[in-house]
Amino acid sequence: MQLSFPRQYHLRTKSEFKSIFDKSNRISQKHLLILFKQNQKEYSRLGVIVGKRVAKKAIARNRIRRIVKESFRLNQEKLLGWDIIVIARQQCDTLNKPTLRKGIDDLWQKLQNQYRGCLFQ
RNA sequence: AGAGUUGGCCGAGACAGUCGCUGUUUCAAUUUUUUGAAUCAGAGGAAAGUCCGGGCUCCAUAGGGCGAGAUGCCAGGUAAUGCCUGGGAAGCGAAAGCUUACGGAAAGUGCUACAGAAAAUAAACUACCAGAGAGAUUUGGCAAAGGUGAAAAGGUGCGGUAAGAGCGCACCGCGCAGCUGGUAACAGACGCGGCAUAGUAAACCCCAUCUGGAGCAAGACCAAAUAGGAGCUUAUGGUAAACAGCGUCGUUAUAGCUGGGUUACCCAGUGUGGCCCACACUUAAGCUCGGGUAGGUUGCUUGAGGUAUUUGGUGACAAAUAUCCUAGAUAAAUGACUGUCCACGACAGAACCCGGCUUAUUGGCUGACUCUACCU
Repeated sequence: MQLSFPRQYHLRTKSEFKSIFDKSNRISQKHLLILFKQNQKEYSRLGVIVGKRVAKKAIARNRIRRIVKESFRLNQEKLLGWDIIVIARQQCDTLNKPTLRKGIDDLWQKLQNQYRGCLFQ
């Protein structure tokens, strides 16, 4: 399977985000929070939110966003059929790259374990 | 060699491989449009702060005034500037060089703590000198000496005097007039005046010059659903009259029923309003129209552009010729992993585009100049 992450796999419009915010399940960590919802599609879609309160400098926000996207790209075969929003929490920018990466990977694992049943219904 | 001054350039460190993202071009498939393959391109010197100046877009605008803000030695450069270049003045440094919010204090108002007699309309505390008085003291002259302060009504010297004083003279400073040099700011020498306006305008203020407002979420185009708007068509309350049809033909009276919606009358609510009058509006369905939300397209990158050479200019810069095309995302692309090398990687991410300023920063390369020491 190809591990690509083209434009259609992104969550893009305001209404898409809003529908997930309105009714979704959540898993949280100290530094990250994910909201997710089934989407009746053969692929998953991802949106990343890194607010200015989390990291003041644009380059730090970009760094977090890229690490999350890269992790999603490599793990997407485990996560078919979900719309997911990842929200960075405060002091997320203090983490170095490997720990942040590990944190996200753990979240994917949790999501998979918790809702494995739903996928096969 | 050391110490120092001042310009310029480079800067996701470089190379290779694997996976991934955005766009251009070409080819193939596909109804649009999307997909696939190949190819090329893909953050900065500050992209930052948003502090100035322009372009561009929309709105406003006859002309002028008031107000507000900015700028403030002179000349030049520029699309323009509060920027840059050259020059002047003042200050700092041994020098190279650096710094300067550098118009006006005799238009007016205010402020000048503490100290001091006095901080500016009449200057005078201690002194000094003269007169009066036995004396305490008092009247007058004077601004040299004292002390205070950031600053005390020109400075130094000589003359002069009762004591003194620009009172007089010389030099310095200051002011004024013409002259010379300079485009000018300004400088220079000379002459005259006879000392007058203490400082503060990043205090109000005055003078001169400049400034319309908002910004790419500007603006332009396409445009679903829902609600609302405009127009057209159709349907739509009650009573009476007239009309048409049906119907009855018995008591032969024009009774009753139906239809169209022609005419007249009646009925309620809402809005404007304190109330009356008055005026306007009113229900349903369909079609059409324009505005417009979500969403999409555009603006969007060829430009006061870069590079090289020549010419003009002290320089900022300008002109000519040749040549190059170098990000265009939009919940927002430029990343991850592995290996090798070294200087061991700082500050930091385009969002309409340029010119500046300011701030952040690991380092590297390089030009020019000054001083000190030594050698030749």
